[in-house]
Amino acid sequence: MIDLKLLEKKPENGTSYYDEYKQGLLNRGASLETLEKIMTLATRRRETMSQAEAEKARQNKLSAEVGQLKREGKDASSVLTHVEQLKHQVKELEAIAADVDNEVQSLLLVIPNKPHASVPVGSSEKENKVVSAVGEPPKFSFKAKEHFDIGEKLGIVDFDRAGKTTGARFSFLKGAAAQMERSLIQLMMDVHSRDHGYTEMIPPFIVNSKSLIGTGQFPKFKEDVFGLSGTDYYLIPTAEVPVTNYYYDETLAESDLPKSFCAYSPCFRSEAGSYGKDTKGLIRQHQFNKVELMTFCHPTKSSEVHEQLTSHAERILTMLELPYRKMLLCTADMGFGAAKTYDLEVWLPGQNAYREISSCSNFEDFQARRANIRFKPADGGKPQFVHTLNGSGLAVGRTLVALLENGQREDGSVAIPKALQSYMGGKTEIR
RNA sequence: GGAAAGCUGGUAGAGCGGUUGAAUACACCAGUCUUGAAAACUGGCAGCCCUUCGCGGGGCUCGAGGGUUCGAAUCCCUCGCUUUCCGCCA
Repeated sequence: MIDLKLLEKKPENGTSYYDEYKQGLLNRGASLETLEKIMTLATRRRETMSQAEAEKARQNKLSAEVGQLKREGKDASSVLTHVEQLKHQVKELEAIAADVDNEVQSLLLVIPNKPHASVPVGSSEKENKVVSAVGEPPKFSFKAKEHFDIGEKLGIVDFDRAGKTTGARFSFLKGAAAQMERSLIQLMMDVHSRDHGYTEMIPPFIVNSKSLIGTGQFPKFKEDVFGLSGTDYYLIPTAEVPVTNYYYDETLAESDLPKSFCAYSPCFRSEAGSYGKDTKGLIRQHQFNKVELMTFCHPTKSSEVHEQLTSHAERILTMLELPYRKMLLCTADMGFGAAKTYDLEVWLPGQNAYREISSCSNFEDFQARRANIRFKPADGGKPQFVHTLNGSGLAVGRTLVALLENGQREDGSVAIPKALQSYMGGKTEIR
């Protein structure tokens, strides 16, 4: 959420937060309509609030007088009739003020975060910047297959039967694929908790709507998540939701920061609006596993933490000997709540392309303001919003895809990278 | 699923429908004292919002939302959560 106070702040030396934010919206390719509506309503909000509060103050004063008179055993009836009239007037004014305020608040929930100054301005994903490329795409003496061909031939992934039990975009992993998926989760959780200092977490896989508002999925992207009918429960689209909302409505001590968690969870996405995209294989499923990295930190530290967190995700790719590149997303390609995002894209020989396997974002105070997560400065100042960051470390299903495609051999078998072998009972290949 | 009890500031814990945004204790911060620390003493200590250049003034918040009342932490309703008991279950 954007700070309404900042938006309304008068320009200083010719520039204002409002102007910067407006430019940010334009850079994202977003419309200014909602912002303009907010600004108009904000003025009305202040007017109606002041008026209602002034009348309420009069009422409170008179009510106190009634109490005083009654205690003294005096007659309060004249004050009483007066305040009785006021009561209805106050009620009306308060209702109007509340309406306007609610409208402003709900509009504030649907405008995106302001891009960080270091984010390249662009109009499509084509303008994302390659920050670095690590590892060499493997050369094959045969035509590289896609993971679903490899997996089905080995009998370790089954989409058809998942179609029977459930529907499209679901799958069974069997045998070595199931074992590899499980081993990957284990490896990622081990590395992040042991080497990178994250506290392991297994969150609830179901959350309420409040949490989804907190992290920014709601109200705007409601159709992207699965809800449980007749309840206020939703399947999590990412562990980011429960983990970020872990500190919902809390004020931490400055000395508590940073707080870092690595969380394993399955993720559920309706994939509304992605008809026809990646319809085959494991790339885009309604359910997938992910290990998520999440940090709550001091506002002055978030840029630094963002770099670290991204490097932690990269570490898994290098351990697994997977070629990848690190992209800095341009303004047009960033998610709703992000101020800055790095995507890690893994090389998929079967697709002859780099595909996203991790997305690491700095949300600054956007989510913290929504979820009201603050810290009390050590110097005794007012509580401030923390900064939140998260990134996939990594998307497990897509990691399996990458391992199958990069490790494939002409005879249909698949090599297992060294780092994973001990997790798979010493297996060096799948055949 | 059924029954009962509860939900108050960082924590514990008071609170007759009328100066109670809230006693008290602990924690915390600052100061005095001390070579230093502890102890003792003194003072401070909720957040959000409106208004003001500032001092300040005002509104809201005692799980959430409604209601009764001139006035609600206190009475009523709905919901949520916690705890205990019963049932069921991994």
